[in-house]
Amino acid sequence: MPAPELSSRQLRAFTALAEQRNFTRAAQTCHLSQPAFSALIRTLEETLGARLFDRDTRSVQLTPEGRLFEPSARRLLDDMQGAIGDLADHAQRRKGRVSVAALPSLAAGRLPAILAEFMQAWPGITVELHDALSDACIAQLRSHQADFALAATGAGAAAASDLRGRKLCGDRFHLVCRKDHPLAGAARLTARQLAPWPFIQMARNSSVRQSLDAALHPLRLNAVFEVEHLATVMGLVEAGIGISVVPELTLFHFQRETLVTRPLPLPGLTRTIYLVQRREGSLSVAAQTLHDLILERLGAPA
Amino acid sequence: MPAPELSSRQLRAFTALAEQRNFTRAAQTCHLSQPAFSALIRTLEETLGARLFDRDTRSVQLTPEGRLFEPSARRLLDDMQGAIGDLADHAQRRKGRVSVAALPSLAAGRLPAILAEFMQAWPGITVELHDALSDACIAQLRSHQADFALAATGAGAAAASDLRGRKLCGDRFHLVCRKDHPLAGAARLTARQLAPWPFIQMARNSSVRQSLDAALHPLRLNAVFEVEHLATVMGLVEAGIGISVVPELTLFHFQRETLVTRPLPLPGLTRTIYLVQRREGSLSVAAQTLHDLILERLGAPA
DNA sequence: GCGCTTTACGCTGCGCGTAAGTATC
DNA sequence: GATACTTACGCGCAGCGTAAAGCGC
Repeated sequence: MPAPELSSRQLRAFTALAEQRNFTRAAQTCHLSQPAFSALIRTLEETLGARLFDRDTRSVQLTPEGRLFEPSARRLLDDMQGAIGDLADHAQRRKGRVSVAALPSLAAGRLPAILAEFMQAWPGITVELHDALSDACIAQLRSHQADFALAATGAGAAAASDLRGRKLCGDRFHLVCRKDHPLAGAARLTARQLAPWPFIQMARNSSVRQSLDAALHPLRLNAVFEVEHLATVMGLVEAGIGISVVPELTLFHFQRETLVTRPLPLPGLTRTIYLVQRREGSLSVAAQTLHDLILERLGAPA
Repeated sequence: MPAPELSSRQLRAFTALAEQRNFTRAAQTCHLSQPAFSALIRTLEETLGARLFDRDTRSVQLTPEGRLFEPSARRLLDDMQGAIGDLADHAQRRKGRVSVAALPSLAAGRLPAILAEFMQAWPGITVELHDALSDACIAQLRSHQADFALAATGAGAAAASDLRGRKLCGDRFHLVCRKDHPLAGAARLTARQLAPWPFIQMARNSSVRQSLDAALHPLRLNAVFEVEHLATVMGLVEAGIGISVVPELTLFHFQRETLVTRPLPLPGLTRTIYLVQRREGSLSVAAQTLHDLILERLGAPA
């Protein structure tokens, strides 16, 4: 035999009749006319090659083979219901999991409020957040540890053939220095003005540093420190050790009485934030929903 | 939603496409035209309320939701196949179980050859044999420990409303005595002739005894022993302690040099063997097959 | 332009409901 | 004769195949 066909309707009809032991009532349960229901049972019996019910006009009951089949039928129906239900839960966002990789600045700055909103809207969906530098974000995306990533163009990955990035927003750089620093009150700020001052750099693999290097090249800064974290930058600046230049999205680190932040309106001195995903393979419903929410909340209309 | 429909065809189409990742090939696998196959997948996706495949013209692959559904679909198909296969095995007698309750005389005498034949023909079917007196046979039948029973009419159960018995064969009684006993050579045998001699009785609850009592009533025998087993009767008779009268089917106990067995052509002195089953509920395929074989091998055309 | 999926469309037949038939109590 | 399953029958629509049309490379 090539392949026995079996449908959930037949299974439901079978269990209904096994319970009711009466064609007329079981037919009503299945919303069928009694003859149609009868035919359904007959077809099932023919398909399975076994008589499942003994029916003399007065009584209907399972044959030994029918009794054998009954638990299987019920389990099949339950499993079907389970599989369908589970899928529906995911499709309707009652269940799910999203994993986002994001730059530390976004992960600490603007993402939390968005994630909170998302989690409140879809409480059944588990959200995972990986805060990592751009390269690590992209790596996690490639290795399927993240569904999508919020990273800077510096990674150079947006153009890679296996990934697909869309611009989320630009992120202009600001000078940060102490309130008592001469640049805090300077009339106009230019790149040349910054160069002499002791400068706190970020590590070379940070997108902040990469954007900065690219924009200021070939200008050389007077780097006195090279650190990993923006919080450290803040501490060093606050201590009067130097100045720094950081993107707008990181300014929350520097909102202090003792410090001043000033936009640097230099052409090209902008970091671009990308929303990156794998080119092959769509996002899960849950991931797509968070993706769209982030796009809506962070996306620049430009 | 009232009840999501799902058929094995849809599940097979789904797994085929998940494997092949190509509509055209998957359609061939399912013996469908490609557009028909396409529609089948679309219907499935609509039924489940979730997109299962990403298809741009160049490539087809599972969505995250599709990947979620895939193991469920495979398991459902396997379970279906298993349930159908198991049922078919029973219907085609590759598997099964029959339980027969039979009188000791039949269980030891004529049944074994029939059971051997049955077991050889259907090696996958397990046979259970309960040798018990008529009453116990009927009790096992009622309690579903036996599928059917070979018992004597003496149980009075053949007429019971919950049982259905059909006559299998009559079983005429024979005198058994030592070769040197006067009756061994008597010209004609009558009931009265037997009465004086020391007589070995079977227990009152045996069908042999019940048939005998009923046929000879009101004649009183000279009972000297009342034992449970025919083998004991044989021993006692062989020892010269007495004579006895037993049904033909038990004569294999008495086929000995020292003994003589003689038909007793007395009217009414016949035990009837019935093939009894429950009135409600049919026999399993396996049980019906053995039932029919027994009927064929033991049944009297009369 | 080629390969693959989707849409269009006519057709067959499965499966439905209504109504008549049959068997059992 | 009442009840409940089966058979008969006409009909609509789901689902098929063929053919034509998008759509990415």
